[in-house]
Amino acid sequence: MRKGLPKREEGFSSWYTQIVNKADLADYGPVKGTMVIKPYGFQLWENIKESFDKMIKETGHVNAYFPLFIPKSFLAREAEHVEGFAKECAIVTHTRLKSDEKNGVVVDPESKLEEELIVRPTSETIIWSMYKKWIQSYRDLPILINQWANVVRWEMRTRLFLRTSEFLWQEGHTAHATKEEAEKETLDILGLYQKLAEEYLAIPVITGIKTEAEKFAGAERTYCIEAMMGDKKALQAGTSHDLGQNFAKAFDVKFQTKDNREELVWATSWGVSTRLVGAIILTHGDDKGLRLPPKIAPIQLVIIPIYKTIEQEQLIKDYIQDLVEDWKNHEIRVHEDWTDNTPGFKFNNWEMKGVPLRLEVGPRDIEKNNVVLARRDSGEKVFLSKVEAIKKVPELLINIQENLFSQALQFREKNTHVINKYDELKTIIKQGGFVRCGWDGKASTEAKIKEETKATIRCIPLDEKPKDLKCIYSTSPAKHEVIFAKAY
RNA sequence: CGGGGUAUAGCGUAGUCCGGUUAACGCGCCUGCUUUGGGAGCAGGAGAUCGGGAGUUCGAAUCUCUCUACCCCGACCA
Repeated sequence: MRKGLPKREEGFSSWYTQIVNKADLADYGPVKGTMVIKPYGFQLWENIKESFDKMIKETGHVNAYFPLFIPKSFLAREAEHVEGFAKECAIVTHTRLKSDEKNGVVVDPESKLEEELIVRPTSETIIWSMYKKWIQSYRDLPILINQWANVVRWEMRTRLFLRTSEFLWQEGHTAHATKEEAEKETLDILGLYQKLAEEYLAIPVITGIKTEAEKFAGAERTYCIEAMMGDKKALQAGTSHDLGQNFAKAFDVKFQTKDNREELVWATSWGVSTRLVGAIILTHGDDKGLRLPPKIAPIQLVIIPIYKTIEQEQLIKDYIQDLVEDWKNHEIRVHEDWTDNTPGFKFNNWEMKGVPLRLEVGPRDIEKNNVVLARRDSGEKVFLSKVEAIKKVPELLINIQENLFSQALQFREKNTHVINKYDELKTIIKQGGFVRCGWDGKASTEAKIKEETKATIRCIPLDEKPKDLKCIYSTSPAKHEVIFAKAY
């Protein structure tokens, strides 16, 4: 029996939307493209956030907060940057409303701003305007600042978590004395993103570099982590940019070197967003709903008591008390479901919400001094004693974390094809999957393939081996080995 | 911005073409009893100025005009 949720093959898109809804992750906001992140979904985000926050602090970064509003003129300082974001900015033009007999409330025309404000789509410009004030000497470098914030990008088509008009993210903005140091920072962060995705979210990623056409507006080089979703499409899960001296030039940020020379500062910026929540759903979800990696699951173990009478209810409460206490002492996130829904309802409900482990306890188990433990990833159910259960739960959580990762990795490997014929590329892209092949490095080739197949170069993987390869389109010697796929 | 569509209870819909009593159904919600090891059953109940405004008419969810919002397809995108 399955209620509501369509199977993934029946319609991946509506499957996704319904999981978000039925697992209580988020709801649509009243303004087009906006999203309310509900408590369960927000806890998930908070767990991701805490994991990554710890990583960046351990590597010497600090958090700060910069304003939401950016003077319009700031955005224009860096030519490529404004080009990239101009079409998706929310603009503040007035500061007051006034009541109006006909229309209720209207904008007060007298409150028009001298200079309009942009609601940040990203914070490079405002941050570099501040860095100009803060940097004079090589002694002021490096600056390793991160901020957790919301940004607004007025997208045409939105999808919960994957693309919303407003989203939450972290954006790191660092300033360095040398090109080498900035490049190292960019790659170090890419490493952290890979670690976050693979070790915490159980999502295997390909690390690589974006082509000219796909790179961040204003960057010299954009590195990224790319993941394969359950429908074999690619999702960009995080980006780390080497900004060169572009923003230093735009905001005139110079420093004096040890030997008294004046030089422009080198910059990086990097971000991951609430899109990661979407990536988790799309990577691990199945026909029963969400499957959450234990490390970031808001609830790791849910207890379903099964009883008919008040006496039995009390009996179960007493029976599981020491178990729960023990797990809580070991920092396992346990939830007991004492609502008056039927057990069957609860099983389905918590499976929808992706809780990694479920414990069932009823009179039958108490009689035999047992409990029933069921894992969400495999559906496997085991009967064990209380003592065994105490030991087994932490082990299983580790096991589930690993299993989700290896399942996703296997899926990606199975659907990644190393080929050298353009016809094959067309077929594979149509069916879904990653194509790994040679590319002559020409933007025109990239554009042609995109036009003909809708596939884009997701990245040039860091472990590319372009030697002896030929371009899949032009058959001339390949400049790079690349990953082609359809993207979200 | 181009093309198409929708608006009726918390959600999903029927009714609109061809105007006519108290606006119907499913889910959800509330109350009670019986249930509870894979989405419980029965009984009772609450909940809608039919997106806003104007018009036609004895009479409008239904016809006309107008405004607004949202959805789908395209171009654009973390």
